Amino acid sequence: MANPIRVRFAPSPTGYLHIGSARTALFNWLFVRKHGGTMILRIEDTDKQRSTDESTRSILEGLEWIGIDWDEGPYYQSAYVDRHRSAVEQLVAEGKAYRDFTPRQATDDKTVKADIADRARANAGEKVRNPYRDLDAAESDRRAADGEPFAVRLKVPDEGASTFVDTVYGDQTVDMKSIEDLVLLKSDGSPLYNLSVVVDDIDMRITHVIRGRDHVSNTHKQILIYRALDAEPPTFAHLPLIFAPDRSKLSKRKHGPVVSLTTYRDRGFVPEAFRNFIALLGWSPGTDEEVMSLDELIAKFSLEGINRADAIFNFSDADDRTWTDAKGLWMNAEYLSKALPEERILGLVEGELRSKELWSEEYAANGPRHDWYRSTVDLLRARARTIDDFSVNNRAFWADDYPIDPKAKAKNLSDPKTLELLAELGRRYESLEPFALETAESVLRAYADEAGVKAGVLINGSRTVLTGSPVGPGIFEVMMALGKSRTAERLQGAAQVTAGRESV
RNA sequence: GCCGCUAUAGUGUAACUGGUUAACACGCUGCCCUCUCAAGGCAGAGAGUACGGGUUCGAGCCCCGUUAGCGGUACCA
Repeated sequence: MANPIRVRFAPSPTGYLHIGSARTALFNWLFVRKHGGTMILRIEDTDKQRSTDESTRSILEGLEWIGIDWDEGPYYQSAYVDRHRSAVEQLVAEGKAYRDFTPRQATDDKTVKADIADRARANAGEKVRNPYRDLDAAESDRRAADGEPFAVRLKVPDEGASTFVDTVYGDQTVDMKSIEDLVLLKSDGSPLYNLSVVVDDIDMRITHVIRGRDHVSNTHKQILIYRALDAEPPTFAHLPLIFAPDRSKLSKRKHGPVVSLTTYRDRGFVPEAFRNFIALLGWSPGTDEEVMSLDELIAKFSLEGINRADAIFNFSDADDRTWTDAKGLWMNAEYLSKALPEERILGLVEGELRSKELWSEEYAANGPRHDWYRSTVDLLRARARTIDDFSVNNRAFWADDYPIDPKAKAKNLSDPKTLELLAELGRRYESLEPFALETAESVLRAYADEAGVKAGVLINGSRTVLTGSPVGPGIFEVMMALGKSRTAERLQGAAQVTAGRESV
């Protein structure tokens, strides 16, 4: 028999997949992959106003990018509204829910919070009893049959308390008095979130609900619905939230693309690294380990290791170097430079080069320059922070039309004499045999002596001419990667190479 | 307003059933290497655990209160 554990990730398609949802999905996934069981994807698209196919696509893409798959679905919640409605009818028939004929009041999205507080203050904290709660069943049926519009509410007990054990937060108790008779079905006949979720979770035989802690108060209501439906509630585990540096909720409107997963894909993040990074937002294996492979994450993951305090996703839009959380950037660099197996990074760089039209089939696994490609990637990966570093900062390794950093030029090539020296160095390299790490270095140093300049002048000048950049790997390694002819040519043409090619 | 949750360096997290000087990582600063660096190596600063009480030989861990932040309180999801 199959493992009975069944979890679901249930995003609503009202925007792209953001960091918080991605982490929720990841935790569900790690949990089910660790214990065995079934991962279900359910798109909660009942809000027709805000749901879009584009959002659904973007969410699926995001999940795929970060390596989360699912065993069932995607199911679309809107397909089950009939089920939701019939569950409500059943509850009404059983007297567990009732029709509320109070005329619908228009709600304004912008002022709901204030309205709620005002109404609560007016009621002085007392639960107001709905006048239709005890309406005679026959009369209720008659008025409904007459076509009078109504909403359906659940009969919440007047006395007692609602209690459940949250795997992360422990015992959760709330007085029934603080839960009002929640609406199950709107007067236009559409079911409400709490009802739909419960019916679907029952039908899909969900055993563990892992979601953000903004749902804890919903959980009390949902458990009441489970009970009313004679179903056993699943195990609940709520997750701390992820905030922006100002402790506000991460949102597209306020924080822009930094919260979207696709941004990370498009800006050169390695999915393994990003996944590793967000796994650590609110969870820890209890040890010092941070860089963990997928298998390690699965092996070490546990709901008990989840921290209860909300986490801050620490980015700053003021500085481009910290456009996203510095630790995420570090994690990515860690994967690019060390953690990724060679085959994987070769593939990632290939994708990057292809997208910039810098790829050559000669670099392919069976191509003549595959060894060169491999050693070049190996040389460059130590300094890479994002995948596009390979094509942007290191364009000179793949093409001849690389830009020259103006600051590097000003610093290393301001003296016209240097350009002449570099040209001569290029000529000497042209006839150098063999062109190797040691010989290239000794030729350069000897020539520096001869010319009466410090070796650093030729070294830094060479780096600027050869790569256009003020920084990079050891210069002789760069020369070996470029090869004799390209090195010699670029140096000989130092003046032309660096003329009018300043980048910003 | 009411209900609930949380509180350990700037950030992410540790600290076994209360037990040395509160640890690790990112970030920051400095030094070293050296041909440069956003690479590598080393070192350092930075919290006395939100605040106030209490229990205890001993409290970041337990209890009470306060404060702050957050979540919820909808015919939103």
